[in-house]
Amino acid sequence: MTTDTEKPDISKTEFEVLDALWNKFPATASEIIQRLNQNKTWHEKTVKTLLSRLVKKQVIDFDKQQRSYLYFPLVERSTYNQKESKSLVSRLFGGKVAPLVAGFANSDGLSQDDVDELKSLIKQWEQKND
Amino acid sequence: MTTDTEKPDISKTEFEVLDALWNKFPATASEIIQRLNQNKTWHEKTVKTLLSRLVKKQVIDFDKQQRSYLYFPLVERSTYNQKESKSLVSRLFGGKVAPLVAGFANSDGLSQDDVDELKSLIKQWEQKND
DNA sequence: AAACTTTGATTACACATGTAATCTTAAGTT
DNA sequence: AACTTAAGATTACATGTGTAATCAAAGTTT
Repeated sequence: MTTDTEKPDISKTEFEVLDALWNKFPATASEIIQRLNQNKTWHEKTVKTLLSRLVKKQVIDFDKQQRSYLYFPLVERSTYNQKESKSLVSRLFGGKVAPLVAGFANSDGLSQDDVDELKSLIKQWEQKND
Repeated sequence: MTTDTEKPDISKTEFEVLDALWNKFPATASEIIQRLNQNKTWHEKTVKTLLSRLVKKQVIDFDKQQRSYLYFPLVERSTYNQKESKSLVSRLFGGKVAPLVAGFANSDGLSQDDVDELKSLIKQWEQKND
């Protein structure tokens, strides 16, 4: 039995396709291609390749709809975001999120809205953990 | 004249080498290899290759010291961290840092220290931008 | 039914990346 | 001076990634 503890990375371009799918699913390849081509110009074949690779990596899957496929994600956006954030914060900031926010606070990055949201988050956190 | 607007990415393994160098520089290849091998086991040749690639990408450089080289970074850790953070927050959270912090707030991630630091950051920010 | 079209599957191909081994040359040893 | 090391340079090679083109089959059109 192959324990298969390997989790292949999602590449940059693959991510863009996945992102388009997350926006609304299930979706056919053509739909996804249309969404993507509002921003960038990828050849139809390129997107199809990326979809196949995502399927092979078990990041997305599809149901057979007549001729074409209906794709849907197997990974939730929030889960993915969570893991990526954690990973970056751990690699770059020793696991502490505050230094990342500090970076935004200097060099521009923080808006009044951000600050309001952060304050509200903190309030909630303190309610819970206290 | 080639305007050379290309900035090659720093790969995962290259980053680990750069990280070791940032910890104390200038440093010889042997020193860097020693630092890295406290955590992982990379062949000496592998690390040398990664150092060469970082030099070629103009991420680090060296001064010739007798036989061996003294390497030093050309990019500051804080600058790198800044860019990577911005990039991730923009790709995953539409450029807003609060949702990232929210992710930490749910699913474990936030410590009392983090919260204290965040509050202090916010206080400072409000002092400035008000 | 024959031809055309559209969909996914398969193949392609250059450059990047992970992981070294081999080559060359200067420096230290005997 | 000849021999052995050790440092960086060059080469290697499988797998991943970006970016498609070609192939095969099912559906649509005339």
